[in-house]
Amino acid sequence: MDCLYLCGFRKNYRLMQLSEQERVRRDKLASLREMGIDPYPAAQFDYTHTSKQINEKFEEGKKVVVAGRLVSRRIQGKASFAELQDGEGRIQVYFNRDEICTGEDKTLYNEVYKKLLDIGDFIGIEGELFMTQVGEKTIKVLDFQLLSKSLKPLPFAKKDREGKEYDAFHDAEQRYRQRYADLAVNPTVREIFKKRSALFTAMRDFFNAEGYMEVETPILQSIPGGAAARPFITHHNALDIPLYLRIANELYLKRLIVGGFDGVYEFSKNFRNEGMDRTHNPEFTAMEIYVSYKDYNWMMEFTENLLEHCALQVNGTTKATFKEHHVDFKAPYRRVTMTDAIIEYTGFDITGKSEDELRKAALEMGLDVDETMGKGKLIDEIFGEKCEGNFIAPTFIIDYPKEMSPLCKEHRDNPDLTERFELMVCGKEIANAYSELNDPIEQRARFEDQLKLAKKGDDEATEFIDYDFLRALEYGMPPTSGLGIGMDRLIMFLTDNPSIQEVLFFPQMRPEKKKVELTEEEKAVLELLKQESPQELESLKAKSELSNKKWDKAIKGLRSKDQATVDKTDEGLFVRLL
RNA sequence: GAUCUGGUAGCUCAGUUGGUAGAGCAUCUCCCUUUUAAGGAGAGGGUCCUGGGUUCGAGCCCCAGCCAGAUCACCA
Repeated sequence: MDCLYLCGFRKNYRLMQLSEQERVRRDKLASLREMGIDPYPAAQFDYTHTSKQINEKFEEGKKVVVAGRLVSRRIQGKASFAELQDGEGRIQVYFNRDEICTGEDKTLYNEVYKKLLDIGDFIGIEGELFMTQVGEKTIKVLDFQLLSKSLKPLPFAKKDREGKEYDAFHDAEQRYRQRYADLAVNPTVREIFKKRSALFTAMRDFFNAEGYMEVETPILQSIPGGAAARPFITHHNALDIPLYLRIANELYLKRLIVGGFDGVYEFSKNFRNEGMDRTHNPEFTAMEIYVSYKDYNWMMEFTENLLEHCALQVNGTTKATFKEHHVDFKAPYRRVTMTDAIIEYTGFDITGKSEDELRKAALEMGLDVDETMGKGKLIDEIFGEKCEGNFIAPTFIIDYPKEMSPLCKEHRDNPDLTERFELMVCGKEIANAYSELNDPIEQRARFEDQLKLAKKGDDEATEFIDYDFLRALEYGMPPTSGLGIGMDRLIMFLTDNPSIQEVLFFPQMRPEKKKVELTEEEKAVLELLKQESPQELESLKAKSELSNKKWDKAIKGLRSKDQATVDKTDEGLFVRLL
């Protein structure tokens, strides 16, 4: 940390507007130091038990050492009950003055515990287990130590016997902006992220058991490929070239298949410079896996087995609830061709239809389509509007139109289609897979088609051709099937969260507006004061040339920010620099 | 991007036709030996999101803006 940063920090600290409670805690901090107690000791603290271990294996009279955050207190004279929260839960602790202070000096209880500790402080406790008269597992404190002082009050909720919460910290904006506080006070939020982690572990285990290898590929790419999306652009100074944050990792994983690996997968942080809403964050996590000598039929079976395994590992059951829907991830899943899906929900058969016929049908369905849309896009529009939302139970939609899928192999039985499937759950796509296109000539032609579409104004078409990827294909890629899964979406389904922000630790937010440290008027007055201090109030006001109202506001502002003060003496009012 | 809803104490929220800013919890002081959302009594605590306007007077009405949430559109 450099000096400039520190200086800036100190300045902010002086200007900080502290609430009464924050000032009280800083005063307590000073008192602790005066007593020779280090509020932020460096030494490790060796605890012997976690709250969970004690709650699960309770033995009356057992000696334990625990550490955690003080989350509630009930003080009654010489005795007090409190709760300690650690990474795994909470445990009640009992402070008794005469147990802690066996001699004459009762300072440790009366002063340190009762007056100088606060809810939110981290403490370490040595004690023994006992059961209270009301049957609560409790640690009788024999000695305790402050491990870290908390200077800002955490909004802990209270829960009554029926489990009803009081004063719960649930303002979404505050929770996302201050996720640390959200996590500290809302145990259900911690559970979501434990499940998220369990999902990644479950997937890794599943792939590793098959012998597939986890890999890493570039995030900074000179050609953002593998998907149709607007990228974030940045610049590399030494090379003096633009670089893009990846929108997908697909083309790099296929290069690795060319290189001879049988199966590779990556949890890929992708970045897309598009709108944000309940289901889209600018950065999100996709899992992509590529397996050689397989096709999309094999991949469907693999996918349903994978998801069954993941659901079971994360929730202990294959059944999941999402909003009003109940779904079961138990394999196998229904498979419906896109053609049949459209017949099912519109009665219209797209087979063999021309572009004009499709457009006419779409218009008759009341869809918003225009002349720039090709066959693929028209079909996608019909499916998206009329069918997609109806697939609640996990369902594979298979055989997509060719135009939509420039990286996918043509269907073995129908040249208008591709060997592609998407997995729909609760009316949303959570997985996408192909028999990968490995014909380099065909791939080049498809890229060129995309380029034409892009030039025609189709903003979904890819406007870059990755010639290095084509070169890789020319060396030969074995038949391969690839699968992509939206990890954020999947964990939303597995934890019944309709908002992506709930399953990301730090969802993107518009930056908090920095409060102006000093207004222009305040700065001007401060400058005058720096030339001479103290100054007679009226003359300073005259020099500042401010109106009554503005002067009043400026001087009050400076006083509240501890920059200046007004002294009343026998000779009059004087403004003094602090 | 459009529409709607919201922004008041550390937290959760009230706030009457526009008339001195409220509650519960938390905090502080005093009293209190095993309680469990809540022991008793008292006290302190506010940029009512920001900036304009109307008005004798604005938390409230009007205008503009900021931030968030929801719905829709766009986008995977």
